[in-house]
Amino acid sequence: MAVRITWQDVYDKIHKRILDSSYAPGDKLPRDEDIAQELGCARSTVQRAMRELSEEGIVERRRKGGTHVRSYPVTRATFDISVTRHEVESAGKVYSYQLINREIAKSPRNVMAAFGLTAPKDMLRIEALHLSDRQPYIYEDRWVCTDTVPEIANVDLQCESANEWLVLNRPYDHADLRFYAQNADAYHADLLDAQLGVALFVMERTTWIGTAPITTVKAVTSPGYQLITRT
Amino acid sequence: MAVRITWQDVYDKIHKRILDSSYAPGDKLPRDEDIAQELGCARSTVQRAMRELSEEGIVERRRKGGTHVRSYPVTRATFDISVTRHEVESAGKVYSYQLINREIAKSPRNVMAAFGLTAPKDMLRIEALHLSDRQPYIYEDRWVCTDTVPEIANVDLQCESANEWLVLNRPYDHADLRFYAQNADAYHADLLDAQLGVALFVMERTTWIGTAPITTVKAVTSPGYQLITRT
DNA sequence: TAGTGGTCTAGACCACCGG
DNA sequence: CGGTGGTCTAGACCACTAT
Repeated sequence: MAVRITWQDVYDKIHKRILDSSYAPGDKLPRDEDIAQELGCARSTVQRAMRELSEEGIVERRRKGGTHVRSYPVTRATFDISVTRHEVESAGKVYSYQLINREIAKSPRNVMAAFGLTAPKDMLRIEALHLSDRQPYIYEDRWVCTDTVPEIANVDLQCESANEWLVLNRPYDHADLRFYAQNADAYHADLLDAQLGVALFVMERTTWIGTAPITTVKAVTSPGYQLITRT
Repeated sequence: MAVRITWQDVYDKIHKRILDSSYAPGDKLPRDEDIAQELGCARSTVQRAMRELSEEGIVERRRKGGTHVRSYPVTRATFDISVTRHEVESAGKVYSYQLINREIAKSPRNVMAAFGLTAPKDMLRIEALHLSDRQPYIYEDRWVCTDTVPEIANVDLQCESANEWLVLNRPYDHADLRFYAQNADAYHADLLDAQLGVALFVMERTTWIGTAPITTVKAVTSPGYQLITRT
């Protein structure tokens, strides 16, 4: 009996043809049905392989239009942002945490913008420092929407970081992410034990549940921080 | 006759139960078979939904172990890096390009590191500036492995950027990506029309075909550049 | 070793959209 | 409107791994 073809076999064969330019950018691939027949498998197996290629941004598929190699390939990369404690610990370091400030305050303009608000609002602001092997690692400036998350008022943020509490207790729908570079001002330089003006890598994240905003956080990393990923 | 259940229906139902904490972090979900029966669909439909949840990092699945809500949720984000010309044009700006330098040179240490080389090697180095509406946008410092891509020697890089030529003519297998912040030195400040010392967002990318290195590029963005994505 | 998820099949119908 | 991809089903077998 014939060998059993897996969807990964199909994936590899088609991918190889793209890599060696048998199918070049913009080219149209045969219909799933024909590929299935050629390779001797069911159409759904081809479907499975093609979905993978499609999700990776290698081909584009359209009903009736067929499958095409992307005219302008993209590098599609995925990365995970986890709880900072985990990030530190999985690097084999000792994690610690300091609460710097906790207050109720009117949301400033940048926070209003992140949440799409038109007027300032009382929110819970939390500033904290994450440390790796006792060295400053990430300073986080967080605003929590107390309308959406009233329970956070009762959490002891001295021992449990807002980062972790929220992740465990407040699942979110979707998030907006933003990465950029920023010069250390006096405040950040002091907290992160960095030189004034040094370039710092910043990650901003705003999370929502449905249309209700949960929290927005600006994570300022210490000098030398890199975000690394592989496709 | 009963309503036809789609995998997205299943996805939504399960996701909702996770969002409202019916299933909390660490909890075990019923077997696919049971969910299929409960919702009145085939097991493969549940499979399809569960794979999605799994790929998004919301649940973890293991044979025999079953399906669990992740104990420590992660934010899994995806972003595309496309040809710089496209990035500029899809922002509604006018793209232009300047070749700054083109030379054969021994790979410096950082390039050796990116490629995993132990000894320096002659490679093609290309420096170029991408502009958006005539303003400096990204400076790219690229090293091309001429062993893997000999044809690039014959390409006129005055009119076609190496970025674009490589993407169209040299498909790659996988890529390493690296993001960080860096202070503008005199050279970058001059090219990008930026102030000395200002924080710049940098993207490094190294691509491979199998085990053969293709190119490594350091893209230094102009001040204010942000990488934005949404989950 | 038994239980669970992963995959393949063959066939059917549907949804979208290009010619 | 017809061709193509997207999905569902029911059943079977396989692969991994927790117990």
